[in-house]
Amino acid sequence: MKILYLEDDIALSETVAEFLCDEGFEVVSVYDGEEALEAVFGGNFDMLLLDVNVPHINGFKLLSELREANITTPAIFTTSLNSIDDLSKGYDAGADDYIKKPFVLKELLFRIKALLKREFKTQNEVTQITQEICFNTLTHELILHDQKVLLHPKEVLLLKLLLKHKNECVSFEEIYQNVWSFEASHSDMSLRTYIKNLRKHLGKERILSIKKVGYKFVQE
Amino acid sequence: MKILYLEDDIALSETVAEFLCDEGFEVVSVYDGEEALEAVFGGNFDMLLLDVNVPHINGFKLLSELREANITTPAIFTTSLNSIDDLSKGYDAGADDYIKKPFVLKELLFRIKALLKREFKTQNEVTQITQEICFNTLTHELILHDQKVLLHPKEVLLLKLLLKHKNECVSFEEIYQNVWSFEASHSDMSLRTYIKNLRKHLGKERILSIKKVGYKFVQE
DNA sequence: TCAGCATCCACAATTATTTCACGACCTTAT
DNA sequence: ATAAGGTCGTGAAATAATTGTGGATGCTGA
Repeated sequence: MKILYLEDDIALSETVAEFLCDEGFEVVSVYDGEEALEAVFGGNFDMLLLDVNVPHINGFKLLSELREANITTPAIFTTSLNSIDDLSKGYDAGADDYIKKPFVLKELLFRIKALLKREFKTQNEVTQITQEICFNTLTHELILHDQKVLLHPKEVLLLKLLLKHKNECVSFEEIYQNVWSFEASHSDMSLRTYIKNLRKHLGKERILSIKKVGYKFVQE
Repeated sequence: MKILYLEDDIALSETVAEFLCDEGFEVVSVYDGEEALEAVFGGNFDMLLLDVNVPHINGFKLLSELREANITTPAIFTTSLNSIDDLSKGYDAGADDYIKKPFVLKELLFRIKALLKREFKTQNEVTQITQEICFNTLTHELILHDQKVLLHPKEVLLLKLLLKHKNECVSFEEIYQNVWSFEASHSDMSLRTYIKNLRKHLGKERILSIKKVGYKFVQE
């Protein structure tokens, strides 16, 4: 799980980042709003951890802009702005949780885990896809009864996205956003090829296409 | 939105319940763990708001049992047990948020809203059309008592339009604009075919034709 | 150069949309 | 009353659009 961490207090940033790394997260630290913005559009994050009072673009404004751009990555504010008014601003900006400084590291961890759990439903390191197929989100391996298949990076992103929305339709739009981030070119040919490859492993009936809308992963 | 509220302090319970009602939630108050358990299995709740120290079954145990029984309704603890150890128990039990007493009513509101927003964002939108028929606007599925029918894209546009104007007549003109956008060709033949197909699924009496004017969806 | 990986192409398969021919029904003018 | 002319409904068939597929091509970094 990849977390973007925006915090301009270097000492705090290092402490927290180290703690989260030890807990098995991949942490990308940035130190001002502009950096954060770039990072989000560049990399593919599972969660945003944001301080508010940082240089260039403050955390509230940053998240507002991201939500405006249809980026729905779960976000938590960590800030010493503890008035009810600030809390209000945070939630208005599109936050999912709001942790008041100073905080205990463990509390941060619990809240991150709770949010990820709900976001990714049952998905942890190894998810059972069907009776015979498991998927290890860490090693990017698909385990089919006895064989192991290593998926390509974009196949992984696509599969994760589809799995996140089990039995729900995921629109082309959303797929392009999540898998191709914000690269200009997202041809439908490539997407079709990836779907083709995933189906080759999972079975045709697992991924349903909804014409003119998107794809849907169907749990048996 | 229907919330189950478990709190044995009657004064607090009333204050909070009234506040949430004013905010548009439907609140069902219970005062001990057993009551809560029964209520959850009886009613259909969108959220659980739980105190921990209550008679019969404490909040942690209650939620653990519910999660064990595969009930995934979002849950928030509100408690004065503020140690990191209690927090840990709460999240272990399967909580999504943990609010320390005393809390400001508005903070409770923000947290409830944030959780519900994320919970319902991913869920499919299903609208009840009649007693027996539902329509999933995301996957384009019509759910008739036990069968599922996948509608074609233009059938979906047409149905959505008709549903938007339940019991009102929608003119041909309006239909062409909405379903055929601004394509040059919009023959009445196609429209008739789509109406025909929709009626096949919904029943003839659901879509009434108004001669020379348009069509009308009739709610029974 | 040679692995990976990502993308692209041409054609096949599948599905969606439109068209057609004909029948039912209503309205109106003689 | 009834024939003519219009509007709408219907099943089947033709046409058009979207999606699937095998394999080829291109790119990038050790």
